[in-house]
Amino acid sequence: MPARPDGPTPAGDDPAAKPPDRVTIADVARHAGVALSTVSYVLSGKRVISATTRNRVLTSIRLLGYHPNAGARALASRRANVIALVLPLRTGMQVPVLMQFAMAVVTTARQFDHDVLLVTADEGPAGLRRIAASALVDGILLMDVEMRDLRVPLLRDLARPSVLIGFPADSTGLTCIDLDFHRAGEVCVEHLAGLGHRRIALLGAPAAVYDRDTGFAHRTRAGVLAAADRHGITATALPCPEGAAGVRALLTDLLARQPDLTGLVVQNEAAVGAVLATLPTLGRRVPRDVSVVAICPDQFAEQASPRLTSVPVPAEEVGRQAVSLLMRKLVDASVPEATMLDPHLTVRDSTTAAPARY
Amino acid sequence: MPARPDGPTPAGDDPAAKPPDRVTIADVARHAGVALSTVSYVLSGKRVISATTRNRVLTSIRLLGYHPNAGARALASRRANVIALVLPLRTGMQVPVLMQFAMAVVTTARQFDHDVLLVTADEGPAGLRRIAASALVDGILLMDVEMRDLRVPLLRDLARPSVLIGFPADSTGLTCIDLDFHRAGEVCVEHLAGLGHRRIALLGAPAAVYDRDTGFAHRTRAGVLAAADRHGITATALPCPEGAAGVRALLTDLLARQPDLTGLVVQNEAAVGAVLATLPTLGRRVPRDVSVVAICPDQFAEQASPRLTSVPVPAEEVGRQAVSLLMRKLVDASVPEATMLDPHLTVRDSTTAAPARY
DNA sequence: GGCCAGCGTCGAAGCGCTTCGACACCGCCG
DNA sequence: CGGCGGTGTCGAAGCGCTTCGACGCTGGCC
Repeated sequence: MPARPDGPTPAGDDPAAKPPDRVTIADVARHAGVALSTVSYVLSGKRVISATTRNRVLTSIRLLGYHPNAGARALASRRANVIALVLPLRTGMQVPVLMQFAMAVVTTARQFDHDVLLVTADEGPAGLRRIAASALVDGILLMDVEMRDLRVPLLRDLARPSVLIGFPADSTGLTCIDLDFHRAGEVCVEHLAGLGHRRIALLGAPAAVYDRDTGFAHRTRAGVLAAADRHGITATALPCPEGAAGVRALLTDLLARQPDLTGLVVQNEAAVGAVLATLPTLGRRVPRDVSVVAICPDQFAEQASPRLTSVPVPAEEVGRQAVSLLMRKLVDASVPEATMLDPHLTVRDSTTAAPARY
Repeated sequence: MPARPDGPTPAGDDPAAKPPDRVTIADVARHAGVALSTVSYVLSGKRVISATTRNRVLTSIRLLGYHPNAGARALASRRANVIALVLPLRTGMQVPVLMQFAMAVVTTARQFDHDVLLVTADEGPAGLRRIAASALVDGILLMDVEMRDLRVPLLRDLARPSVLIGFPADSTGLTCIDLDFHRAGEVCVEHLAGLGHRRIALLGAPAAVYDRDTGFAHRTRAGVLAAADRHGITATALPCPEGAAGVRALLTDLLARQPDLTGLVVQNEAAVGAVLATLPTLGRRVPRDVSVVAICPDQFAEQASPRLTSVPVPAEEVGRQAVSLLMRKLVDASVPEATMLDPHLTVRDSTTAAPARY
């Protein structure tokens, strides 16, 4: 055969010469001297292939640098091996946690041989419907779920498995996972109560978050108030602005009204730094005069000064488990409807025994 | 015909009854009474279809709730309509900016009818190769590019268009975009110099970032030093730790050594709050005694107290433009190799004229 | 020694879509 | 009044893969 590559059957025996993304399963089969389907079965393991044949095929795959075409695979197998991660578009909220979470999702998904499609909520329900109906993804992970979330009813009849991070008002028929924020609120209060504090306050998320009926904010508040009640101590729950100026105003007012306040639970990453910076300027040392417990990422708590006693939001753990749940649903396994992660309080330098009563 | 749906040709005239993700283009064609290919052309607009036919087809599509199957489309058209967004796995670095950026990318991509696959760097070059070779994505967006990035040479011969956020040491043959950090450094210094400051310092990224040879950190430093030189003022460039304690130590030491320091350029979101909080405790009011310019997101600058004069990193703009560049490359248009966005300094309350010399 | 049961492999039929060439039909010009 | 160039639609051939039924072969058993 002359060296003309444009004959009817070029026979392409020069792997390095052709574009690497044009190697098909047929090339591999030919190279290994087996049928096309045999290569497929080697790859999927859905039928037993003798070790000899398998090795021959695997060698050819490596030699040719074969990667299965995702589209073709999805079409034939009806599985895209992709899951959707739906993030809220809103900014300014717990961004580092979000990121940590997203990373955990991607990493875990890869362990299950899946990729992650990033979807923002701004397309709304229509976007979800599109993603699902087009078979772009096999399953859906929904973050930042609100109490009455527009997307939730849709999800119910979407015919694609999904897992929610956070709990909507009605979670029946859904799979949800989150930190147990009610318990988290309780844990914070119990810690403070145990240290002898009798009057505390919760500085929560910005008011807008409560107005939006975001579950975790309400649940934490409920937990704080319930535990305070149980322990017979006084607790005030307040939304908390994010800017340093807002925090200062809020604290000034709060301490003027309740001078014997000695404990603070802060659930607002963007404000906690300002809280720590402001308290001393109002004549309250942390932790000598006022103890502060934060619900925030560990990283944050470690870097603050003083280092914060905190209940971390286990973003990585939630991400991992959420993906695992979704994967189980993909293979049709039944999974629990609700998964609540137990909060764990880490004691650091921002809390101590309440000052002696006066 | 009796009401038995299990005949050989059920004729499926009951759209609400069948699973929504099983409507195919054939169903639409049948329902509209046209050929399958006509439906395709209506959807793609690649051939002229009469208004009458088009409307009939579009009506059927709406009625049946048809969504094209992504896998089949990708297979036949050799375009997945998905781009990869490769994020660094490292945490703790400029996380909010990253997020803002990612959001802009997703939103912009959607405007071009593309979706975004989230890829973390932890799979390394092999991951990139897999994504590209499997035709899962049409193009690649690479973030947080380092000076000598392992993934860059790979990208060069990957046969898929890509756009880098940030500049590697050698950017020939690639498409890169970023804020002009050199110029940003200059702009900060020029502002301070114009206010009469004669001795300033740059508190940069954490030392680890410099060690990693991250371009933007080095470029900013170079810009600061060059402009200082040009204006005949003294500038010290220091890496800056992220924790409040580290910042305090650094500032204490710095001010002890250079008591006549009156200007600070801070390029470290995680430290800037601590800087503002610490300076007053060291007897320096901001801006009366020390002026502070930050390179950080606007949102951040607005919330600080005092509000920060800053050069924002235009994450949204970078994201938008990066996607646009990639889209142009996808349709084979030629694009500039390097795009440098002009920095803009916003004057707020943290800078003022240098105190009278003594 | 002949038969049956696996085991391992193969061939072919789609999966749902795009796209190319073909081809009716229409009005117009010569 | 016949031929001609558009215009709008259709049919069919894949895209690369999975998967199902078929089938040859080897070995154990009666």
